[in-house]
Amino acid sequence: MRELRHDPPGETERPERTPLERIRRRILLGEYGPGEHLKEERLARELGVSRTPSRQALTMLEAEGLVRIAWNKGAMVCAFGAEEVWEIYDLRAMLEGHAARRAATHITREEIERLGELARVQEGISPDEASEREEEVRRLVATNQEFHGAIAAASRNGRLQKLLQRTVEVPLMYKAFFWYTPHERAISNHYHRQIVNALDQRDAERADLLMREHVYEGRDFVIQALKEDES
Amino acid sequence: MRELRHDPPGETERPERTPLERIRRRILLGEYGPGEHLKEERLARELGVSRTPSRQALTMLEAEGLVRIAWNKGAMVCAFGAEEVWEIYDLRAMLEGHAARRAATHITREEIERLGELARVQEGISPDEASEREEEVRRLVATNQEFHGAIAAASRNGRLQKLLQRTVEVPLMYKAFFWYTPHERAISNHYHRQIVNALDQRDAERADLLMREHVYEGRDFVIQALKEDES
DNA sequence: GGGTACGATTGTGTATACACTTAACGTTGG
DNA sequence: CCAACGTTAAGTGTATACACAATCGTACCC
Repeated sequence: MRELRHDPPGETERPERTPLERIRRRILLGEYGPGEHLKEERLARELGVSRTPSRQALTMLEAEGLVRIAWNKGAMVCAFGAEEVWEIYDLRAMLEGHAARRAATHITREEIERLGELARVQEGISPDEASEREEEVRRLVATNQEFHGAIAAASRNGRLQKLLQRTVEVPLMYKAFFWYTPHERAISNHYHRQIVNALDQRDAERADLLMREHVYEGRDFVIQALKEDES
Repeated sequence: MRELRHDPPGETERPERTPLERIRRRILLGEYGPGEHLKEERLARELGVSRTPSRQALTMLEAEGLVRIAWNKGAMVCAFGAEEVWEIYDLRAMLEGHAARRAATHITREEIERLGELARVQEGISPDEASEREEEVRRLVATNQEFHGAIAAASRNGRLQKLLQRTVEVPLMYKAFFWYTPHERAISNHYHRQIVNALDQRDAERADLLMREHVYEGRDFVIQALKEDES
C-alpha cells in the first residue's frame, strides 16, 4: 500500500497544486457546499495523500476563514448569510479603498499600463462571444481577480495584500459573476477604467472613493441576489 | 517512552494552554527572538508534546503573521523593520478606526460602562504604585488589550475582530509600554476617555477619528524608539 | 412504548516511523 | 591552501499507528 517513492513511476514532476490550493479551489467553486463536513480521510483519499497534509490544509483554510474547525468534530465549510456577506464587503471596501489610495502614490507606470490592459480585456469578454458561458465567467473572474490583485500589490503593503486575499476570497464571488447582466458588467467596467484613470493621475483620494463605491455596488448586487435566492 | 494516557500520572488537569498559545506567548515576550529558527522537535520537547502539534501550531502562527515558513527549511520568527512596523500601524489605524465607527452604533450601555471602567483602571496604574515595574507593565498591557478588544467586539463584525487581533498583537513584540513615560501614558489615557465619550454620544465619525489618531500617536512613539534603538 | 444505557462505528488528536532535502563538515586532488 | 566533492548529521515532509471522543443504533429495562 505504501509508496516508497512519493512520485508514482512515470510521473516525474508535480503538475497538480498543493492540497491546500486544491481544497480551496473546490470550496470556492462550490464543489464542497456550505456547511459540508470535510472529513480528513475522505479529503486525503480524494487528493491522493495521507491525512497529515489534508489536515494541515484544513488548518490553513480555517485561518483563511473558509472553514471552521470544532474540537473533536472536524472542519466544516463556512456558510455565509446575508448579514455576514454584508460585513465582509464592508471590510473589503475599506481595505481595498485603502489599497487603492496607497497604490496611487506607489504604483509604477508599467503597472498602470497593465491595469489598463486588464480593464480592456475584461470589457472584451462579452456574452455574445462564441465561448461557453461557464468558460466566459471563468475568464471574467480571473481577469477581475488579477485587476484587484494588482492594485493590492501596488499598495506596497504585504500585510494588506494578504488580508485582502483572505477577505476577498469568498465562495459567493464566483457565483456573483454568473448573475451579472450586461448592464452591471458595463458599470463594473466603467469603475475599473475610472480607477485606472485616478491612479494614472496619482489622485489617491479619488482612487479610494471609486474603489469603495465599486465594492459597495458589488455588495448591493450580491446581497440582492442572495435575498431573492433565500426567499 | 510513549505515554499511554496523555496526562502524566499525578497531573490530572491541563492548566497550561495549547501549544499554539504557548508558542505565541513566547514569541511576543521575546523569549524566541526575531529571526530565530524554530525547530519543530525542539519546540515539541519544550512543550512536552510530539512534533505533530508543534508543527500545527507553527502553521497557525504563520497564518497570524508571527512566523514565516520556508519549504524544507522550517519556521523563523518574523523580524519587523521600522518600515514594516509603520505599515502595520497604518493598517491597524484604519481597521481599529473602522471598528470604533461601527461600535458607535452597535455598542450597548453595559459595554460603554465597562470601557469607562477600563479607562479608569488604566489611569490608576501609575509608576508610583508599590508594585514592580514588570508587573505594572503587564497589567497596563492587559487593560489596554481589553479596552481595544472590547471595541473590536462592539463592532459586531467577527471578521474585523479576528483581523484586528492578528494585526494588533504584532507591535506588542516591541514592548512599547516599557518605554512610555508618564506624559505619554496621560495622553493615551486621555484618548481612551475621549473615545468612550464619543461612543457614549454615538458619534461614529469622532470615534473613528480619535481612534485613528490614538493609534497614529502610538505608532510615532514606537517608530521613534525603534529608530533610536537601531542607531 | 418510550427512554436510557451500552456497544459498535466513525472520525479526530497525537505519537512515531521513515523518506527526502538541506547544510555542514571533512577529505582529497589540484 | 583552497576548491570541489562525497559523506554525514540535522531537519522537514508525509505516512501510518493508535488512543480518545462523538455519534448513532440497538437492545434492554421500566
